[in-house]
Amino acid sequence: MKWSRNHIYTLKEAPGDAEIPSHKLMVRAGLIKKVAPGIYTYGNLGLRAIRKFENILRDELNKRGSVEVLMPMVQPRELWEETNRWTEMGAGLLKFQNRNEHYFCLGATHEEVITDYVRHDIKSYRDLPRALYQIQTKYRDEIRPRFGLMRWREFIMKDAYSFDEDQPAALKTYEIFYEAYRAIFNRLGLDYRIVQADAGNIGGSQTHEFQLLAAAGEDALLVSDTTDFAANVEVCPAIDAEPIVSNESEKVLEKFETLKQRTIQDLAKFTGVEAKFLVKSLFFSSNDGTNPKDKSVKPIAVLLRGSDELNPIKLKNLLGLTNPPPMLTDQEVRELTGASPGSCGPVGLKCPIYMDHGVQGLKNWIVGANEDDFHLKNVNPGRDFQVTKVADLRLAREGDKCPESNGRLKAYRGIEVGHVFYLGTKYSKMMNANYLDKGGKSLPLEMGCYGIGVTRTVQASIEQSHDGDGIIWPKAIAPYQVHICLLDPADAKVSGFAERLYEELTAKGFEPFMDDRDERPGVKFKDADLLGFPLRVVVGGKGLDNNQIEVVERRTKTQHKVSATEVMTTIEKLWPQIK
RNA sequence: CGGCGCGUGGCUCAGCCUGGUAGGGCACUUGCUUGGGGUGCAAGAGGUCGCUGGUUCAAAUCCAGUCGCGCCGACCA
Repeated sequence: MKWSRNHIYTLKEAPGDAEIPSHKLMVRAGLIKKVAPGIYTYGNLGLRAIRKFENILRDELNKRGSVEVLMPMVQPRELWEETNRWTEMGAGLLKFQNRNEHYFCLGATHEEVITDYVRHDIKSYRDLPRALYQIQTKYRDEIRPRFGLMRWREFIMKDAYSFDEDQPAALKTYEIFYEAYRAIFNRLGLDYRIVQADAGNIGGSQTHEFQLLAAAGEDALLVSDTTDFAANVEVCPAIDAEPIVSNESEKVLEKFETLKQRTIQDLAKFTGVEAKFLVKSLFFSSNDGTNPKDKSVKPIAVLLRGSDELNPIKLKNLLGLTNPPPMLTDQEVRELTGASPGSCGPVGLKCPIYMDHGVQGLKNWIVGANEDDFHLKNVNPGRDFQVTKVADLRLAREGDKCPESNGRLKAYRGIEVGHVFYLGTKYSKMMNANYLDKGGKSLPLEMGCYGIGVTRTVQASIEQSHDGDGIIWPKAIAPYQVHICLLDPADAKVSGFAERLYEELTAKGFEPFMDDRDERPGVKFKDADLLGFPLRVVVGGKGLDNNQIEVVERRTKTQHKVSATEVMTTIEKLWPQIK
């Protein structure tokens, strides 16, 4: 490809709304251009990187027995109603009507369509196992698309779905995808972690996320410093590295005035007791809005140590809800407890009380008295109130104990680029996707689903692999491989050499890119750094006259000055070593 | 939906407070110049200052409304 024939317009300045490096670089290098919030046109270079990544996906999936299909983007309401997700997915589904006033939505995910597809065909255990995938544009009507965090409305995703006879077989398929994903991300040569995660409203039980590490990442991860344990903070077990166990004996309950002490920090200062020894009370409605007809507020209280934060996902899972429960409003708290938030506590409450396991070791607590500006001291569960259930409810954090060893957890930020789920029979049961086993018994299909954000992975790659001058493409997805800076395009001798090199590279299977524009050398060097293809060859009059051609590695900026006849062999020698 | 902020040539921004001829830089066109890390000079083309209404002799500027966008939050496979 020659620059003069391509449609590439680099920018010296990044758009005003770009915050993170990958966003700035993608726009500056002309990889993408915004059409509307969260919706982009991919330029030739961006598309080539996407296509290369897609082909890696195809390669790794095809050789493990998955089969590529393509499902529609526009999907009828009826399918989504079978799984209740027409309403459950809420406004995230972009819904509309056609001319006959039939409702449709744009595909945000394809469990419904794929299940519908196979239920008509798979009738027997003889048809199993089966794994189908597609690479396709998804549309999710995100409340707030964030380029900074790579939350697009329209994006390309590879989604795969598996169908098996029973759980052991399904988990075996899960392993195959897990390994395929590992192979895929290894081919990018990037730093990633596989972490335990929450299944979200897609259902299912076993799930892992593939996270590319990057400071701008949206997800907080905790990784063991001794084992390969890693988890999204959403589901990471919270275990104190040094548990607090009080051996005080229970003292007499007392009420005391705490005028205007509303926050835990205030209270810690006022009482001289550290926040980690105080107990705070939070209030939620266990009606998470899943059933729109149920407008009632069913309050619950949650007790945590003052220094800890609630993990809403753990609470959601404990209560068996679809969504994290909403906090009660100040007014609702007052109706429940008789006091404002800040003066509330568990004693005398009529609602269920859930307690984080970190609170267990404390004795003679200080908690709100359910009376404004008063607290109680020497409160003890069992004696002064009843605990409904003790559970791990707090957010894990750096320094907590590793659940699998005596090591500690370390915090990272990650960009979720892949996700594997074991779904079980949730969708097959709801949609009557059954097969007959050997004994002629009708059973629901065991399903798994497996996603990789294609466009997100490309952006995350740049986020992890760039420097002050521009992009450093991982070799596996670089839009082009060898960037020829033709410094004197008007000089027949120089351009002749560049042309021959270009032809020879092409003949040997490389993907060369030639900057043949009538631009000054400085401009070409700056643009070559920005575009970030793995190798650069500088071909100019001076170099040819001295028989010194420069071959530069983009990642390390290492220069190799070689004679004209050695250029090709130098490229061939360097290429395998490049990441 | 709540909080904050921004809408001025293709891009990036100034001007607004204190109303009076619409500007700089990048990019683009032409000429000369330069030619191995974003040359220099000169001459150009390109904008109903988001939109609507109001105040005023006069509005990019002040007021009201409206639309759009961005950030934070809630939400999110």
